[in-house]
Amino acid sequence: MADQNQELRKAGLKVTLPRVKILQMLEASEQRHLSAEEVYKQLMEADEDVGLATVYRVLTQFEAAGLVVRHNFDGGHSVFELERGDHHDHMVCVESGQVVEFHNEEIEALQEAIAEKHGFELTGHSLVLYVKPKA
Amino acid sequence: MADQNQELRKAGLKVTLPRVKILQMLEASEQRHLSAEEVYKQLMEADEDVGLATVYRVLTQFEAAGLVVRHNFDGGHSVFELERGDHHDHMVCVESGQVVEFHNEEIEALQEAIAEKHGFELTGHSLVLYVKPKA
DNA sequence: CTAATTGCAAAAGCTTTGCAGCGCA
DNA sequence: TGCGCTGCAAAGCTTTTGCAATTAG
Repeated sequence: MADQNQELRKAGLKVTLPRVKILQMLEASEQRHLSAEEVYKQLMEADEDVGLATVYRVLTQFEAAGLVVRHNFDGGHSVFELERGDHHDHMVCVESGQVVEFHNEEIEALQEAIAEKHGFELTGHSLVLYVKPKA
Repeated sequence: MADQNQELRKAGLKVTLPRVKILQMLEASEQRHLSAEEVYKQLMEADEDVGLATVYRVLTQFEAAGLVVRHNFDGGHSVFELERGDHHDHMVCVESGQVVEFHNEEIEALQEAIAEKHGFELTGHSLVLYVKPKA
């Protein structure tokens, strides 16, 4: 818990109840990928009185601070994931919504090479595989 | 032009003015990637009287019919691109917004392999490289 | 004490939908 | 002629913002 306060302070954010609660939620949640709405609902269930607007604001701040990564999977809403320092991409099952993480160095390297070849510098990427259970 | 009517009919869509106009727009546009709003604006400029709702409906139908591909780049809105049968991914310049297409067989193959390895079948993917001009 | 932060409600942006009228086949 | 299609306006969703009250340092 002190760690969290550290992280918040390091990010230049005041240690407030909503921020701590949200950070705890992200760390404790079974699902590593949560939408703002899901974070909000879980806070409500835990009887934490935090407004949805605050959830959005805090998640956006966390993103800017690098504590959290935002993904835009198909479906019109963002999902947030705690930054654990291990870069990875995602596989989303189109039937169950299940999210699987993976990392592949070859792909990473190829991306760099492709950007390079076109005269660009890679600043980021988004790779999502849409999959379904093997027949 | 007859080709377009063919395509529409083949997709089970009546050949109507708005649909033909939108299809022409997509074929004629310099930008291969257009948002619904952009399609709408260009239609207005061409003095074509088509409602924005219709643009959305038609693009969605085109997508279902496989005439068009929808992309969700960062930024909360979709962009549409005419399906030309050549699968490719995208590189978006974070400074200029410029979109560059590319295709890489190795990456495609790796994606298949990864999905496979996790017990899934690949149904689609989204790969976007965010880049900036090389320093 | 002072500036940052929060909650609420309202607003914004993109997209979809209901419905009456119009147009293609 | 008949059903599909369109336009308009209204509604829906996620996300953002204004503002007064609250809280951290």
